[in-house]
Amino acid sequence: MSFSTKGEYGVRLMAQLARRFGDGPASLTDVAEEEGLPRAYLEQLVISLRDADLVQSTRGAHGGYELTRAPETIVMGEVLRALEGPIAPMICASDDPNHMACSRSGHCMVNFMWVRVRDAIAGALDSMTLADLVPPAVRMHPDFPATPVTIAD
Amino acid sequence: MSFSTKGEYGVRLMAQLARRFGDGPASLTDVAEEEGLPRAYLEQLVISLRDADLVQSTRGAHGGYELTRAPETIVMGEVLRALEGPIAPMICASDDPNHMACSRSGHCMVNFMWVRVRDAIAGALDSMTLADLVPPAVRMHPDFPATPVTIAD
DNA sequence: CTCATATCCGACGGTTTTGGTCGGAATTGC
DNA sequence: GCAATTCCGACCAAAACCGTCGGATATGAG
Repeated sequence: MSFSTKGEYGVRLMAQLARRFGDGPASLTDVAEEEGLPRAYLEQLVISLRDADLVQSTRGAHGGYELTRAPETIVMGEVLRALEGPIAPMICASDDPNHMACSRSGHCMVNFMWVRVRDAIAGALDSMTLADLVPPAVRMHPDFPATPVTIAD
Repeated sequence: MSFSTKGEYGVRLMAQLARRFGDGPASLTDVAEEEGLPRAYLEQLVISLRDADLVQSTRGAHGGYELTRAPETIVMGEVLRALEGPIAPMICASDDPNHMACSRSGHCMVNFMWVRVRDAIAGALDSMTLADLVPPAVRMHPDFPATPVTIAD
């Protein structure tokens, strides 16, 4: 009944990047310091986020990471899935609709329950975006809310 | 983003007890065999369930465990909480409304997200009872549905 | 060119949790 | 007394988790 700290740290990292959105790449050193998290560990986490195309990296001096899309367009479900894999409270309750894994006689309705729980979690997560985690007051770039949600591919 | 097998096994154990409700105590040996689970391990789990007053035990020969209340009155939230502790997707999101644990400057809205997720899980869990997991066809005792939800005392 | 700053990447290690076993004591019906 | 059970604590192996370390690579600035 819990997410790993991988999830927590990753979300905090993303929240920082959302806050700095529009200011160019932010180094992990900065983020780690401000958030009070171990930099070396964030390095690991951010790889998953990059592989999921949620952030993009710029190498070399003055490099760092930045969001690939506006915070308003990034739902938290994406973030958590990138960090922790598919949302399945139980192995038995993966995203496959014809699960059939539970071969117990036929009185095994427990699977049904896990699916309901999974949908509840996914629903909650997908109803929030990164922007919801960043109060407008602490945004770095004032122009940022002006950016309409036109994701020019 | 997952429950432990403690949760899964415990729920299946409870489902079995629900199925046999009204037949007197059921031994763990029986349940374990029918469900294909290690008996010695179930012994551990059932202790939590007993401490939470969800099942009661009868020691000695022909003893075993049985539900203390009718399956319809036992919500799954209770079961999971008994097995896995409080439902908190993150340490930060415990049941205390004035959490204040997150002392990060003030731009830390992430906590808010975990609370939403927790509520979603709890909501889903508390909207189902043990009886929902047991199709009427496989009930052991036909009288069982006749028992109205009058929890005497 | 050199240097400082970054990402990138694989390996490693320690602690904790998980999933489960074992042996035996206590209890009770027959 | 005997067999069936709960009860309980100790123990254990494997995996996951959290995090470190060292170094390779890339790049902008002076």
